[in-house]
Amino acid sequence: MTVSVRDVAAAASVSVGTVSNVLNHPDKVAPATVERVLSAIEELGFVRNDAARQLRAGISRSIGLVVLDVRNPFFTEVARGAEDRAAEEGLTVLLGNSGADSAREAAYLDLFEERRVHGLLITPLDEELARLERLRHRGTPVVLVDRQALPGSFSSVAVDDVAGGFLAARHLLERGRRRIAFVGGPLGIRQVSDRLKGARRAVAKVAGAAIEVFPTESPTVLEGRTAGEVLQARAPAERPDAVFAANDLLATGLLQALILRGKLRIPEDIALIGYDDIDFAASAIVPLSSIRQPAALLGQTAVDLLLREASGRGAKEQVVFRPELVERASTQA
Amino acid sequence: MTVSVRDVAAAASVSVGTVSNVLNHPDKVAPATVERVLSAIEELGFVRNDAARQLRAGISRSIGLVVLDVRNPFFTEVARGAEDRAAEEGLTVLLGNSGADSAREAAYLDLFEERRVHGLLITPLDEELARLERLRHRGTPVVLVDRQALPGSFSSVAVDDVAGGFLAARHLLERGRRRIAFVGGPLGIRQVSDRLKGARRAVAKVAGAAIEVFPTESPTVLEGRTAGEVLQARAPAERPDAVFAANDLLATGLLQALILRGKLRIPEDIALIGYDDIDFAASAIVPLSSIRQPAALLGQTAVDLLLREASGRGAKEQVVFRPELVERASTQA
DNA sequence: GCGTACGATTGAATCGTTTCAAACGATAGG
DNA sequence: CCTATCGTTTGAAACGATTCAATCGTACGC
Repeated sequence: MTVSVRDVAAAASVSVGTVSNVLNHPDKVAPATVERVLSAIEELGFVRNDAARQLRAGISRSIGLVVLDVRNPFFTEVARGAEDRAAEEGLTVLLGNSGADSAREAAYLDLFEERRVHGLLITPLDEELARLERLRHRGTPVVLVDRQALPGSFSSVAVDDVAGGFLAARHLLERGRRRIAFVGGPLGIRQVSDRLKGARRAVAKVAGAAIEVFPTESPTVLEGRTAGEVLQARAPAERPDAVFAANDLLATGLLQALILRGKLRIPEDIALIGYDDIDFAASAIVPLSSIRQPAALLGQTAVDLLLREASGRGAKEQVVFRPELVERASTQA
Repeated sequence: MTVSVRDVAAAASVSVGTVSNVLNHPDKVAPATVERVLSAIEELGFVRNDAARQLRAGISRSIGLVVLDVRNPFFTEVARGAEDRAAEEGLTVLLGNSGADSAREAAYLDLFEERRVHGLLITPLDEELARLERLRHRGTPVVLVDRQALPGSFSSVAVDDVAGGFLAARHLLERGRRRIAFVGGPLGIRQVSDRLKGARRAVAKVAGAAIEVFPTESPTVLEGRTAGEVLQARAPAERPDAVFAANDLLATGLLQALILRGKLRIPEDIALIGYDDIDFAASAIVPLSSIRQPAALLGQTAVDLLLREASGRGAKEQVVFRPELVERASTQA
């Protein structure tokens, strides 16, 4: 049914080797022959079989990327950055979404390894680090994304989440707030716990300041709204005067509940700061203060580290970017 | 270097055929043998080579999906719907982003065909329909997504964009608006031109109503902001009293420019309605009226049609969903 | 004790591409 | 006229999993 190099070779009266050379090293073939083979390809509608190619090559032309949540624009940006950089090298990115579920993460790791990916970029869950170690040991380069690796273990690209959490909380404190709510989860996710750790550090420096944690099941708009319902239902005296949301999706949900349901004024009644500075933060009901991370750059850099590791040159490296405070109306006095 | 079935066979003192059977038809192998092979696999760290598998099988376990813009949450939802449905069938979705560029679209089509995908889901550009026809002719099932196909040509899943445009414009007219601005582009994109067509139809039914078109280069937040700058800079007498944005990203950008730069009140000075009803629409600076489309369902249904076509059973079918008006503050009087 | 039937196992053939050592043919130099 | 050289072309081997017809061994019936 399908047309193979063999058919093309016959049609152009050359050997299969020549057809392959036309495809991969046209400079090694006489121009007239190239012409003849090309028109045979055109005529027969020949399409290279990538599986055979890969089998021969022993490795694919793609790299795997496993993220925690594709619905979060932050990860979409990371993916875009990675894709752009990979495309420059003629590589394809296979995108997997773990949804912070270790079974799904494991499934993607298996899939990608069977596909013999060039390498793996992953925002890992703690439970599966051993598996990653094994993977790397079997020869697949691994780069951790949005998560700092221990020196000597993996290469990684991350943004300092402790510093980001600190920035966010300090900003709220500088605005005179003292009763801070932290909304985020699951707390088992490193990004979340680090941001909380940073916030705690800032709060500890200020006398009379306190932080209360509102854990969520996932960092989504819906969970943010749920947390907001709880907050707005409290008596004013019991209510925090500022909220630090672990990401902008949560902050968006919080906004909805606090304003539309609770009829609270932001920032007068309660200040709010998010994390990631996604596109929508600037155009929320109340423009949202946030902590900006260089998402696309994270993706690009991850691919760079991966290629370096794959080529054998260059040792493992842990790159850490610094987050940045973006002030908007939701925290202005 | 890498471990093959041959190595496993040797380690377990069986033939390669038996190893393969353990992997694919364990019921055909004696339990004790299964056990032995499995522990050899474990011990050697054997990982199946998917390329070899595919080569033999002649087809991959994945389907290709090409969308216009991954940064648009609408398409993210479509992709999620498709992935969920595909996963149930043990299939993987390869995601490609054409960015409304026909060269990139063509590149993905080539890539996916070389990968011998099970089938292709695509939001096509007009220029490349002939190529799709050839692809289908060579044996790859194709389903158009978010675009209605001509009966007899392709299967397709779409939402009636003309109806959606009509709904949006009629809603603005019912709110008493008469000078409608349509912001969207490129106008060569079918979704955009259909929505405009529907809007024109609604406007034509109302005496004294007019529509003015503000074309954009792409349907992004940034372009929306640019269009908003133009609108807000106009003298009040020259300014439209309502805007219909071709999608919610544009609407988001418009909001930013109209409110933050133009100091205009929405909807008092100018009403605004978007399209897609993405998550953020409800939590925009002014909660955004929009036209809702069943995005995830679109993706699921597309996979269903694809599988049906691939199995040979069932003819080509054009499914059309109806869009739905969602009223929020941005158009309330 | 012999033949049969059945479950388990074998291993050569196959998928389609790429590689590379060898063969080929034409040209130039001695 | 022979040989060396250079640019082209050749075709068999290899990649690794799967398939399937053939073989093996055992248990059972007669």
